[in-house]
Amino acid sequence: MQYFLDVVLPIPLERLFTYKITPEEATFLKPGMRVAVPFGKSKIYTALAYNTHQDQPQAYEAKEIYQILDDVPLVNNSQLQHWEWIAKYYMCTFGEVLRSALPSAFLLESETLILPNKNAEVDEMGLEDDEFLIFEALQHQSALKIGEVSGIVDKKNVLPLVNRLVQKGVVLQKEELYEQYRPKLVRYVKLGQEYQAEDKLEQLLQELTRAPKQSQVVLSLFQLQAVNKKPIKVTDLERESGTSKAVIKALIDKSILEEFHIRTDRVQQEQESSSVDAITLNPYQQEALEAIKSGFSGSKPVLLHGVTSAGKTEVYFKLIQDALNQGKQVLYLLPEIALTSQLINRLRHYFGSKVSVYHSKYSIHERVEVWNNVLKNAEKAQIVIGARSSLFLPYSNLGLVVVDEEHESSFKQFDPAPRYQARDAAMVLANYHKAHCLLGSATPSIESMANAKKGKYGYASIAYRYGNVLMPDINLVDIKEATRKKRMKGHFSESLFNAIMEALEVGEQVILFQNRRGFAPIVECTTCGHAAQCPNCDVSLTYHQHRNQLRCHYCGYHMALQQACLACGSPTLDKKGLGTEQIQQELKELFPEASVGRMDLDTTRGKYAYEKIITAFEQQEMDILVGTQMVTKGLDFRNVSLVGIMNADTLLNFPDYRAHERSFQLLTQVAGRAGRTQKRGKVLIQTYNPYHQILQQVTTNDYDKMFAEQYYEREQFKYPPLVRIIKLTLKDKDYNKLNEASEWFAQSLRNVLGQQVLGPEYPPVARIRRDYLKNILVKIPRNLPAVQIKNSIKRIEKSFNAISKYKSVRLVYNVDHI
DNA sequence: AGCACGCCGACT
DNA sequence: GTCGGCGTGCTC
Repeated sequence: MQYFLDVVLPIPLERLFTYKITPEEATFLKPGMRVAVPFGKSKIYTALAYNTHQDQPQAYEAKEIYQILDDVPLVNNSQLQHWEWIAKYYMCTFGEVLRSALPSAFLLESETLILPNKNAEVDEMGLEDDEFLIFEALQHQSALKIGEVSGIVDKKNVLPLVNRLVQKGVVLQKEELYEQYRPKLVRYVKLGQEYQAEDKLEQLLQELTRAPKQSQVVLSLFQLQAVNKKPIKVTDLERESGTSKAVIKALIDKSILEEFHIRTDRVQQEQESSSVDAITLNPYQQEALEAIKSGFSGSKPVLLHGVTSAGKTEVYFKLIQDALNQGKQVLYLLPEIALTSQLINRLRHYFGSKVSVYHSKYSIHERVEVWNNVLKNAEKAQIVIGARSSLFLPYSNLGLVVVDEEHESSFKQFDPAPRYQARDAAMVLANYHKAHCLLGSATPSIESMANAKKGKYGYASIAYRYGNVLMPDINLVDIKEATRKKRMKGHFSESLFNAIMEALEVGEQVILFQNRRGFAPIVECTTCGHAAQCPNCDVSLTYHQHRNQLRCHYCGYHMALQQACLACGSPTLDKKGLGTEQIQQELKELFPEASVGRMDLDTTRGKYAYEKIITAFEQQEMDILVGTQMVTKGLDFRNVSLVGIMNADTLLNFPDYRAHERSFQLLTQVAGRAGRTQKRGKVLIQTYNPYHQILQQVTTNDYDKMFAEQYYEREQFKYPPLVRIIKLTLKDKDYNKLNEASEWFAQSLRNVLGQQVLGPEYPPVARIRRDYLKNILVKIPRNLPAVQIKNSIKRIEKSFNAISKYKSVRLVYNVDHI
C-alpha cells in the first residue's frame, strides 16, 4: 500500500504539495511535524506535515520526502487551526503564515555544495580559466558554496560554469541541509584528573614557578572553587585571574586543566520566583478588576479603558496571577515599541522565572528556545510577553490573553503577508483556547469602544491616575499668531521656550515630540523650486544632517547633499520642513547648557540602542529628549514635568480617515508622559490651528466626545467599524499597464459587488522602488458575509491572472486595512 | 517566493 | 561573438 503526505511549504502558494512516504513514516508522521522535502530542480525545503493519506495523485508522480525533522510535532493542532483562520481571513496562503509564524531557525533550506571529484583524472589543460580557478580552489578546500564560487571567479551567475565542471567530471554537487539552531554551550574548566587530590596543589604550583601567569590561573581557580561549589566558567576564570584565554589554553594542553561544556539557555532568567508583597489595588483599580471579571464570566472579551498612569498594569498582574493559579498559560501582547525593560523587569519581579520574552530584537536562537519552552509548557514560559508574532507560539493551555495599548496601529502587520491584525487574531486565539481576553488602552480604538458600547465586549474603566496624581495640564500654543508677531525662536514659540527654561532651572526633564525623523524633509532650491527626488520612488528626499545626506524613507536610497541645485545650478538651497534632528540642533543653540538626546528610528538601531537612550534619560544624564512616536509608549519617567509637541498639524492633516483618531491617541499618550508623580505635569501643543476639535478634545481629555464625533463621521462616510475594508494594491513597473490592469480589476469587482468598490486611485506615494502603485478599496457592510465577498474577489483574481498581458502585475490584499 | 529557461542589448 | 538583464512558467 502506498502512502502519501500533504505538506505546507513556506512559500506564497495556495496549494498543498503531496509527497510519497513509507508505511512506517506514515505511522510516525503527525500533523505539525517538519519534514525536509525536495522541491523544484534541486533545492531542499522545510515543510510542515499536514496530513497523510493514500490517494495517489493523478497528474504527476509524487516525489519522496527527504527526511523527517522532528520526533514530536513542533506545531500543535490549535496552532494549525488558528493559522488557517489567519490565512483565510487575511487572504494570504498558509505558507505565508507558516513563514512568519515559525522562527526562521526552524526553516532550514539546503545549500548547494561543490566538491572535488576525487576519482576523476582531470585534464588540466582542457579547462577554461575560470574552470581552472575553481579546480585549484578545490585542491585546498574540501567544499565550496555557490556564493564562494561566485566570489572566486567574480561573476554573478556561476551555474553554467558549475554545470560545465560537473560535465567534465571535475566536481560533484551536493545539497547540504543546515541546522541553523545550535544549543549554546558554555565552556567550563576543572582541574585535571591527576591534580584533583589536595596534596597535589603544592606540587603543581612548584611545577609552574617559571610560568607566573599559569600559576595565577591555578590559584584563581582554587579561590573560585572555595567561594562556591559550582562549575567554573572559562570567562569567569579569565576575569578573576586577569590572564588570557591563551594561558588557560596552555594549561588545558598540559592536561592540568580539563575543559567541558554545559548546554545553557540563552534566555536567562536571573530572578528566581521571589516572594514579593502582594499587589494591592486602589479602589478604582479594584472596581475595574471586578468589572473585568464579570465580563469574563460572560465569556466576553473585555476592554479596559484607563487613563494614562491609571495603573492598568497592576490590574493585569492580578489577572495573570489568577490564570497562573489555575495552571494556565498567559500571553501578554504589546506593540514592539512599548516592550521596555522597565515593564519586563516589573513582570519578572512579581512572577520571577515564569516570564519569557519574545520579539523581533531577539536572535533566532533565543526565539527557538522560547518556542521550545512554550511547546513543553515549561515552567519558565508560563507567561509570554511579546510583540505581535508571539501569538504564533505553541500554546497548549492558554488561560488569559492581554492586549495592552490595544489601539496601537502597529498591531497590524503591514508587510509582508500575512497582513494580520494581532489584536484581532489574539482574540480568535483566545477563543480557540477558551481563554479570557483583555484589551487595555488609555485611548481605545474606535472599533473596540464601539464593540464595548454594543455590548459585544465587556467594559471596565479607571478614570483616575494612580496615587492621585493629577492629569497633566494641557495648553495649546497658536504658532500662526506667534509667527505673525515674530515671537518664535526657530521652531519654538515663546511659551514653549519659557516653559523649557523653567523646567530646566528646577532640574526637571523635558520631552519634545516631533513626528518626523531626519533634519528637514525637503531641500528645495529657492531659485527654481526644484527639490531632489528619489529616483526609485515618488517622494522628495529627506535631508539627514549627521551624515550630510539626502535619504529616501521608502527605499533607503541615499546620496550626498549637493552644493548647488541639480536643476538650475544655483547654490540657493533651502531646507524646508522639520525633523527631529533639526529640533535637536536648535535646542543646542537655545539651551547651550542642557544636554539633549534624540530617540527615533535612526538612533535606535541595534539591540540595545533603545535601552541605552532610555536608561540615560531615566538616570537624568539628559535634560531634554526629542523623539518621534517612540517617546509616546509605555515609558515611565519620574522627573519629566514638561512635554512639548512641536507641531500637531502634521498629525491632523494626514490623508487618512483615521488621522483624527490617531492624533487624539498620540497626543494623549505623549501628554501622559508628563508629571507621573505628585507635581502636576505640563503639556504644550504647538499648532497653527488651535480651534481644531481634536485638539480641544485632547486638552479637555474628552475621549467620549472624540469617540462620538469620530463614530458619526465613520457612519457618514462609510468607514470602519461600520464597514470592513479590503484594500487591494496593484503594482507594476509599467505605468500604462498598471492603469489598464487596475481599471480592469476594479470594473470586474464592481460587476459583482456594485457600489462598494472605490478606485482605483494612486496612493499618496504613487511609486515605490520603481513600481507604480494603485489602490482599490472594497467596503463590505457589516451585515454582509465577508467570506463570500472574499471568495468573489479571489475568483476575479483568477480571471485576472489568466490575462497574459497582466502577468507582471502583482497584487496585494490588505484585509481590515488601517 | 525561488529558480530555471529563454530571448534581447552592451561589452571583454 | 558572450554575459547577463528580466519576462514567464513551474514547483508535488
